[in-house]
Amino acid sequence: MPKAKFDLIYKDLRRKIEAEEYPFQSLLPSEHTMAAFYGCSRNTVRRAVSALAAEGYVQSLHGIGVRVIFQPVEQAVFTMGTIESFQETAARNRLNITTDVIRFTQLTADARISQKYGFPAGCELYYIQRVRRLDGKPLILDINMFRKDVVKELTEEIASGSIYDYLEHNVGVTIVTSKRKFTVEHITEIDEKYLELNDYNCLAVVTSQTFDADGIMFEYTQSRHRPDYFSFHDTAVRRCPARTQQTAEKRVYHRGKNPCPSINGL
Amino acid sequence: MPKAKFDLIYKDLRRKIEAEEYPFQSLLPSEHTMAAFYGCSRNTVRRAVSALAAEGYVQSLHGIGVRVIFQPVEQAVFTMGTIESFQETAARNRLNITTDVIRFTQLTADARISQKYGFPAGCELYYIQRVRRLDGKPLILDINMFRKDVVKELTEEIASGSIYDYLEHNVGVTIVTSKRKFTVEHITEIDEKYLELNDYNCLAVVTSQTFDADGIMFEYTQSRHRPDYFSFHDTAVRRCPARTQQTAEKRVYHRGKNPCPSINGL
DNA sequence: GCCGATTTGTCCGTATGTATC
DNA sequence: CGATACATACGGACAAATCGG
Repeated sequence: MPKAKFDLIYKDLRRKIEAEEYPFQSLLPSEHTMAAFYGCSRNTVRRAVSALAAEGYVQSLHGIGVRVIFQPVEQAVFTMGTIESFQETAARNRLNITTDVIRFTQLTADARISQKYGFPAGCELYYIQRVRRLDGKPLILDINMFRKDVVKELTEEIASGSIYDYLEHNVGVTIVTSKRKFTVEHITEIDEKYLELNDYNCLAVVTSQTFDADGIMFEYTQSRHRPDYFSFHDTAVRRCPARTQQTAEKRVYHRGKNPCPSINGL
Repeated sequence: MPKAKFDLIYKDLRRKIEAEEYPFQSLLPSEHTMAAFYGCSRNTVRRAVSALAAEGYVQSLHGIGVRVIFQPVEQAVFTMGTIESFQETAARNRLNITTDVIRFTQLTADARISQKYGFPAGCELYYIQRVRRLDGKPLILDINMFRKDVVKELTEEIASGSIYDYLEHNVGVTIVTSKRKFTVEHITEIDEKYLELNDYNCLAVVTSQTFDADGIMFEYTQSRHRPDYFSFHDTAVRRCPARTQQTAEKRVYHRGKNPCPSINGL
């Protein structure tokens, strides 16, 4: 659990921004002011601010200040900006989810599997297929492969709940980094069998490789999402501060009460 | 252009990792060692390392070191980890791209547009539709809306090239933050007319809002991608250091020459 | 199990540079 | 020009985790 000072400041600022205590387009207090307020160094404030910037809450403007660019948005079901399990996502949105395990076997990585999924050859794996339902509706077909030497004992019962939860609390595996690839693919027979696809002939596919605290890739997962319940959000920041020519006329929003030209919702 | 010291170190390390001078699963030299090597403080090295970690090149392990988790991967056309225009992506992949402007008009934001896209009501906008081709094949249908008061004069000729390039070099607009949403949607008549969709009845849709250095949202874009040429990559890092119980037996890979169990390609 | 060396994590104070106004 | 604000960098201190003896 992070109880670091910068994290507390980050969370406090985020809360205030989400509560629109610092509204859209306003400037945060200066780093110096915040350092005094929180009783810390400017470095620590800066760290909190960069975390906010990385997640699209604010934008640092050289010589100006830190502008809030967060706008309350219609809550999508899947945010996916962080590593979050289906269970966690569902809980965060107060949804009623269930899981059907449709296949639970083991296999050994041969040359083809090793090549395709990145596990070492000869590696013992669990192979699991599950259907994730939300209020009964089948939304996701999950295909998981776990390294047996890392996740140890895994049962069908555990797979019917949250495998991640089990791994973190009972096995002591710590999920650290996850690499994901997002594509759109044609449906297969198994998709058609288990998901109610209506007239969609494609679905959203997220494949991910997950690494534990030892840097071992212990999981390969393919999540096949029904298009109508899928959305993925992202914030990108250009790594190239400025060179602000300010050719355009001034569009100024000062610290304090801003005019903030009636930007309706979004 | 960033010529900061941490950025040079970041780029040097990234190059060495991509060249597999620091191979998959090995540890980087310690931060202290690198600080001495690059003639800088440990903080500066740490900044470079965190940038690498954020992009999935390495993983910092408390008390151990910094492990390389980069594996050379089959090059997808669209990486999209950063803000990058179609032109830039194409150039990076040495591809021959062309653009057809199929619509170029202006409009004023009414209540509906304001509500739906987040522009202030009454705002003057350019509305542009373009087909992006790669070696002649139509891959993307772009629908752009730009705030006229920010981008000033825009012509069909400019739109047939890179609008971003024009904005950054001629108007002095600096693109800073971009929020994106990714979904899969049914095709429309216009998609069918301009893209060669074969038997796909869906496509990958990226909608984005782009902010300039003044925190003004000056662009709303919807990019409709042919599924077979689209892929999106992402790296997520869990903000929660460890609690490494190490229940599993030791899986140790030491600094220096590692055994590195034959992880074939990926 | 303990201790000490190594390594990363957090934080501070300060100095200097650069951009805005 | 000076005041303010963010950007970069340094050096140091201490904490926490790991690993070997």
